[in-house]
Amino acid sequence: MSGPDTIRPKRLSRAEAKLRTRELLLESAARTFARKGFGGASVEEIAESAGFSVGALYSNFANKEQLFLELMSARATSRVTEASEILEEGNLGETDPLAALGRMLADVADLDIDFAPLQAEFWLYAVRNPHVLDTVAARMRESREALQRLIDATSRRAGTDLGVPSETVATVVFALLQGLVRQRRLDPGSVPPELFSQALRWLFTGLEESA
Amino acid sequence: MSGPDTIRPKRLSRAEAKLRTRELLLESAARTFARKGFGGASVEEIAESAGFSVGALYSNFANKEQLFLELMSARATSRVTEASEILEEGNLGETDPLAALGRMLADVADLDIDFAPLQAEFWLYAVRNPHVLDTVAARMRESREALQRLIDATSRRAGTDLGVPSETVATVVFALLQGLVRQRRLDPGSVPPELFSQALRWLFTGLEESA
DNA sequence: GTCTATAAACAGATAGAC
DNA sequence: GTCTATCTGTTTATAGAC
Repeated sequence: MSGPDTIRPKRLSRAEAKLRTRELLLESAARTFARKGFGGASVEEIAESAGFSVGALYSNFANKEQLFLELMSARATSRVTEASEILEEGNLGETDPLAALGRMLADVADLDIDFAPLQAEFWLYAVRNPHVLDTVAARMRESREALQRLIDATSRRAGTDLGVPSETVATVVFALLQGLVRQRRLDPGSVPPELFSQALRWLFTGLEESA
Repeated sequence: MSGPDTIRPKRLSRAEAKLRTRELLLESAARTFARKGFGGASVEEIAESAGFSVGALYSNFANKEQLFLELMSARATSRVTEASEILEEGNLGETDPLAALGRMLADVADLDIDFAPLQAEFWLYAVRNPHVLDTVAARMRESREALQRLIDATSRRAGTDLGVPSETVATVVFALLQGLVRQRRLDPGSVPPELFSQALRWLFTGLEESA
């Protein structure tokens, strides 16, 4: 009768091992789908890049599509939400939140090279497959809401009234930043890191003006 | 010795017929790549959707990739350039160019359902294949320049100084509009048609303010 | 739970008929 | 110049060994 791992807590239980396998496969899937696309990535490639065989993959996921969908649900927009939360908590009053947000986005564009392609792949899958469109749209809304909270907090602190629902503002800011990240990937010279915060500043100046 | 088609001008010469075949194949490729992606679209599907067989396709294009690249070169950004030119010529002083541009973009998002997915597919291909990145970036620059000319003309007419190079402004406007078009595809309710021109107005108000 | 081996379907690309 | 038939490699997915 082997009890719980009291002697060697490092050894993983079967359930933990399987969860870890899933985790590794999802990470590998993110990399591979980002670099090759849904159609271009093979399940064998994904499995081997994670250090497993196809069998292990199919023991954890029903098929290629379900693996993709699960990955999408897990991190469709997690990075943005994450970022917004960091800004929300970390910069309560100290530095310029717009500048911080801009810097961070430029970093995402440059350092997390799989992020934008993966987002694009998710978006494409959503617009091509009506039955998952609502799910992706909902995830996107979560990110937008995170951004919206940040905008609310910032304008409240500054004592300014934007004159329009912050939901609308968040939508525009979200679109702007996403567009700039993509353009920077294509032609870094045309989108210097400062442009992110600069563009935001123009937008908010205009908003306050028209309030 | 058969001379030129003097009797029945409707009959196409072999060269014309081949050109027409290429044209039809490219159109079909645009539809199919937009709906299924590069990896998901099969050459057979593309050929048959155009009313031809695979043989005809391979007689006109070296392979699937070259077909895709040729399509990309042909219309990577033609729609935007087109649109800018229409606005540039058509609205010399009459209506609000910002409102017209916004309306048009909303229409593109709603009516030309293959446009945005195809753009996304091109972008993905470019960031995944370094050897075509410069080509796509160059095409994108052409569109940006068209937009820039429109902005220049508009601000000149209005007698305002933007305070920043119009190249920079065009980059930001371009990113903003692209982001809104994509977001509208995902969740039309969050991006009403008026938002396109409204967002542009905020941006330009802020720009003029900071000049 | 994961691996190896394999089945079954499909893709891209070519050759020869017309 | 286009079509039909086919070759070849690769893909997804499964079955059975460990």
